[in-house]
Amino acid sequence: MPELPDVEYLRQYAEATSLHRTIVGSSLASERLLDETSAQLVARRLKGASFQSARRHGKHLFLELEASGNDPGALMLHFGMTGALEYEQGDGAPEYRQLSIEFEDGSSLFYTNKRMLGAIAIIDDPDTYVADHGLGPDALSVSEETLDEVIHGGRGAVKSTLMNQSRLAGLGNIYTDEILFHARIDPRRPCSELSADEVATIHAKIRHVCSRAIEAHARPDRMPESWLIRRRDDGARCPRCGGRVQNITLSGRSTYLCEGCQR
DNA sequence: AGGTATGTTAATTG
DNA sequence: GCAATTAACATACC
Repeated sequence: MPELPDVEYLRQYAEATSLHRTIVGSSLASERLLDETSAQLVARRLKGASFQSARRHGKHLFLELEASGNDPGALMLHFGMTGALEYEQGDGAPEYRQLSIEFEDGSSLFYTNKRMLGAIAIIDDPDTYVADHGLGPDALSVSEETLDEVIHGGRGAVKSTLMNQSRLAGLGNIYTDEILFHARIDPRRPCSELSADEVATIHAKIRHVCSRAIEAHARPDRMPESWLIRRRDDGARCPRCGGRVQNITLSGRSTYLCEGCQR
């Protein structure tokens, strides 16, 4: 699931369910997802605090803490390929939960993760975290000028550059394919040969695809039939030209495209 | 049984 | 030394 649209939806979900509630306790199923953070620190910083705001950069979610101290920091969550959030009013507890956060009124927020690829950390400041981890600008707020620098700074295939989190944060395998399909650009095209017009098109399609996907709550079944995400099957009909969707491997990732309409 | 999967990253290659 | 590609990671699912 979690690429930019998924994480943005999770951000909105956390914002709608979990802000300004006093945390009475938390529990961690294992320490394996912790990133430079001890289990004791998670418990200590969460207890008695509340989430003041939910921010996102690329695929990273930051739940900023509000506590009595001056520098409460934030809970950072990365969802890997199978992470999610679930808020429960009653005592239901979802499967695969890794972090459980209980609020004063008995409701809980659960971070779940089936495949244990992801990360949980207590950090001081999201901006510092983003800078220290070398993340590129967020794909949804990047300017066309900066995107031009990102693309023309890459040497390989345009898809690889768009997916490189240190160059541009937020796009993953599924949505990069979708964006390039909408832009009618072959994902294998070298960055160096893309024109300024093509960069402008990619910029517009990043915004279009991501915002529509967020509106669909990142659920493919709620996205238009005309989208590639609905046809990620080798040999499926291209919704635009009726040609065949094909599956290739690019930079080690499974890539779907239509050679009939992507150049 | 084996291949595949939205993630990152260490190791390897260019 | 840098950037790009590959292999490995952990687990569920078909």
